[in-house]
Amino acid sequence: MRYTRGFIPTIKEVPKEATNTSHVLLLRGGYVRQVGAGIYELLPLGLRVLHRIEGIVRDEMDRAGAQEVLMPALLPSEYFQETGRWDSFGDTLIRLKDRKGGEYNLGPTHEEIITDMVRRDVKSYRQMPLNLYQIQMKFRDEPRPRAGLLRCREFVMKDAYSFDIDEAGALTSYAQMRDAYHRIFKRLGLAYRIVAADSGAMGGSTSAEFQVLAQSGEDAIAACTKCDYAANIEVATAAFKADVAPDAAAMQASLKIHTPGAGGIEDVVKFIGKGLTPAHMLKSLVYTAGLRHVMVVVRGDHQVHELKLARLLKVDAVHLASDADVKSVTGASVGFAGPVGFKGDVFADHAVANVLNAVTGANESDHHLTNVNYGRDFKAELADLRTVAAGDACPECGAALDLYQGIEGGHIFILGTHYSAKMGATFLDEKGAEKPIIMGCYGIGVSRLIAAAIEQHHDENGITWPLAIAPYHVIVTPLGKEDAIREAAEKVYTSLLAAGVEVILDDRDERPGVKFKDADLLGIPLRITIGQKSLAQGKVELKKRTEKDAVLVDIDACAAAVRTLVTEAGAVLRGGSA
RNA sequence: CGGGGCGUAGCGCAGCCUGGUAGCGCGCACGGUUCGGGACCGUGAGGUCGGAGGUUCGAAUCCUCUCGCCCCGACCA
Repeated sequence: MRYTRGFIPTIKEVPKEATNTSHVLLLRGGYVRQVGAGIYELLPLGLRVLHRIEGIVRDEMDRAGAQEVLMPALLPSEYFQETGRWDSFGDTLIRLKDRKGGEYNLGPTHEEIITDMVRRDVKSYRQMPLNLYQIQMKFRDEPRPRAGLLRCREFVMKDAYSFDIDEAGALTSYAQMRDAYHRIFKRLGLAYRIVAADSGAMGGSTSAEFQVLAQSGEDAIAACTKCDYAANIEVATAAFKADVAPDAAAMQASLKIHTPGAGGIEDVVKFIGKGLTPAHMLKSLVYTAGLRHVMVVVRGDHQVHELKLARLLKVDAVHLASDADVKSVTGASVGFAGPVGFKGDVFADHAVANVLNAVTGANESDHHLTNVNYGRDFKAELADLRTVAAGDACPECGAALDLYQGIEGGHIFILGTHYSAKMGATFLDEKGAEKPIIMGCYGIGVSRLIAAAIEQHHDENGITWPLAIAPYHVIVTPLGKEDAIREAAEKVYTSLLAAGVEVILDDRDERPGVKFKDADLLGIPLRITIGQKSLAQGKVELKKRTEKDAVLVDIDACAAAVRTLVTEAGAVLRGGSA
């Protein structure tokens, strides 16, 4: 394409609404424009990148035996009502009415529709396994859209749905999708980790997330520095010593001490001194879960993970009890609660059981107890209740865990019969028995990956696209208006087109600096610069976006050289197949 | 939903406190000089100051309401 014919409105100044890197560069590079909060339009370059990503996803989905379908975005309310999600989805569901007053919603995800599609025509075990996928817009009224393409109200998503006759078949489908996802993320050129995940409200069991590593990620993940263990912080656990309870002989007599005004862990450590560390204290918190209050005990240097607590208590959410409730339940003001003598349910993190002669609140204002030991002085239900921290021991191998930020790029999980049972999607097995179909669901946030890729691939001058998803592979930059330069540029451009690579010719009447700045901002992986000096020797400069220096190449050989680089990177050639 | 910030030319901003006929930089158009990392000089076009109502002789500026956008938090299949 010729730059002068293109619609690539780059901007020098940083748009004020953009705060994170990918958002800034997408706007500055003329890839996207904002239409409303969480609503964007893709300009030609942005759409090309989206198509590149979609192409890789389609290729791998098809290779894994899935077939593409297109589902409606406008859904009659009966579908979501059938599974109860018309209500449970809440305000996130975008609802509308037609002229006759009929109720509809825009699809935030399509389990109901695909299940309906399948239940109409799949009646026999012979018709499975089956895997259908879609790549299309999904709509969610996010409470807070943000960060450009990373969290939108309207976004392109790939969702695949598998249908199997039994658990084993579903696990096979799941494994195939997992393998396909590994190929996809590798081909996209992204650094990622597959992590254990919470299956959330989708009603699933086995599940994993594909997290694209990036500073700006919304998700925290814990990954082992030695083995393959990696998990979303929502489910990550640290190894604990279950059978190394403190030696009873080492336990000392418990004493009540006066600690006026020293409520928090740090206050007590400072007050008592004498080498006391937070790890030798027990933090006791009162939580409200539904109608009841419970006490949760973790080591002083640990944090309670409320989601884990909520799961343990089988409630949607828990929150810290009010000061008044704490007082009425423990008899002491906030900061002096403790498990010893507490009348009520006590839940403690595993690590609590290992602390010898701990210090904790006495359930009496301005007082603490010393030498408190689990088992001897109090009992509690032990569970994994804390947030994993960097340096904790890996539950698989014991090595140190490290914490990363990640952007959820994909999520795969087995749904089981959650939808099929509710919607009567059943089949007859070989014995003629009617059974619900076992389903799985596999999503990739396609438009989000455009931004995720930039979060990972950029420098101070702009984007540095991996070849596989760049809008163009190479940009030809002639310097000067002399006939010889112009003719050489045309010749190179034509030869690149003939070689099947995606090329953009910067034929603008601009000074070199402007062309270089724009080329860097756009992030085109390869640049061929045609200047007077090298051209006199029959050569042009070939430079990688990520490298500082260019190499001189014979003008007649540059197309082949570019083609080789593109092919080696696994990028798709014009009209070619992967 | 709670807290904070911002809406003035295509973009980034000043002007507002202390009312008096709207300005700067970039970009854009034209002319000239330049030409290997966002050139320079000159000329010019472009704004119902987010919207509605109010106060006033007079409102970008003061008051009320409203809409939109951004950030932090809650939330996030």
